[in-house]
Amino acid sequence: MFSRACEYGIRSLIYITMKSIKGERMNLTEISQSIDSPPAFTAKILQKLVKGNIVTSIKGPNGGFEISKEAIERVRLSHIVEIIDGDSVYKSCGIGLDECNALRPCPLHDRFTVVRSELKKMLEETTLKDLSQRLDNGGAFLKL
Amino acid sequence: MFSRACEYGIRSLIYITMKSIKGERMNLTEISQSIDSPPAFTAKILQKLVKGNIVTSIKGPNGGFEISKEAIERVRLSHIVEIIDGDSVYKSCGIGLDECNALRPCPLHDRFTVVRSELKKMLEETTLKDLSQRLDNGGAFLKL
DNA sequence: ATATTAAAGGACAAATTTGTCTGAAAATAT
DNA sequence: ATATTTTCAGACAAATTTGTCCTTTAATAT
Repeated sequence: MFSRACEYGIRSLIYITMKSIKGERMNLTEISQSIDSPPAFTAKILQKLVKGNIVTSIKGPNGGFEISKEAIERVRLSHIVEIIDGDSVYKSCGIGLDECNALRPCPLHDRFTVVRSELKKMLEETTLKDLSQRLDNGGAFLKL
Repeated sequence: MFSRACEYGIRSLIYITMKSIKGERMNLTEISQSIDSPPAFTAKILQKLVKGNIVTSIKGPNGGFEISKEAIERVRLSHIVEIIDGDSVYKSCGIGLDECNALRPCPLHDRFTVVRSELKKMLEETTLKDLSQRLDNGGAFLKL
């Protein structure tokens, strides 16, 4: 569904959010250990998220990544997915036709559009706050 | 969403179905020209679909691929996707966690499951007959 | 029987995605 | 000022997916 990079990105952000709520920062080592991902690859993804104004990074001792209270409520999964995977999730045809659209639909178009708009809606409605709250109140987990 | 191989597979099958309804066969050259795909790669995909009992292949002059009336009504997109892409679409966690399940869900689990079961339902309900009918009655298109 | 047609199968090649390494830049602490 | 810590940036490497090529197998037509 999403690329591996995107999965790492979302998981990283959930942890950074948890820490930021407590007023703490998280560095690359902590992040990649928490989400069990390759550090250097994760660094690349975080760089994209910094450029995309999702997280801020601080260099030097006690540096790391943090996310503002404002961003925790503002940022939706749709933003993260778009930064990392682009907009293909939203616009591409289910069977890979470039010219497929509502006026000239492929045979799967109508049914596929229904499902995809459900996905789109879910991604646009889900904030980092939503996800971190689930972890916080014990309703969800990220590690075994 | 689906792999390129899977997209080619579905598109191939729609054409083969259209032909088979008319009692005609379609060979690899015709198929790959129709769906604008690399012939040799498409051949690999068709071999999988033959092994998966979706289409039958006939060698020699006037050979090619055909699909039985029975299969046209029986085969669903879910079968095709499973043969080519495996079952990852159905069972994998939205953010890539192996251990994620209803008892120990990731923070996205509940929302993701809703969307994915919509997708699953759509794939299980859509037959090759459904798709070919849309082409036949002019309600849909596969080529420009 | 032989030549021809078309799928099957396997080895190889290109492209993309995933992942690594090394050094530079920036911030802090001493 | 210097050493240390941490992110940033770019080149490189491995793995996966996509795509190609060539030989074999099977069926048909002559």
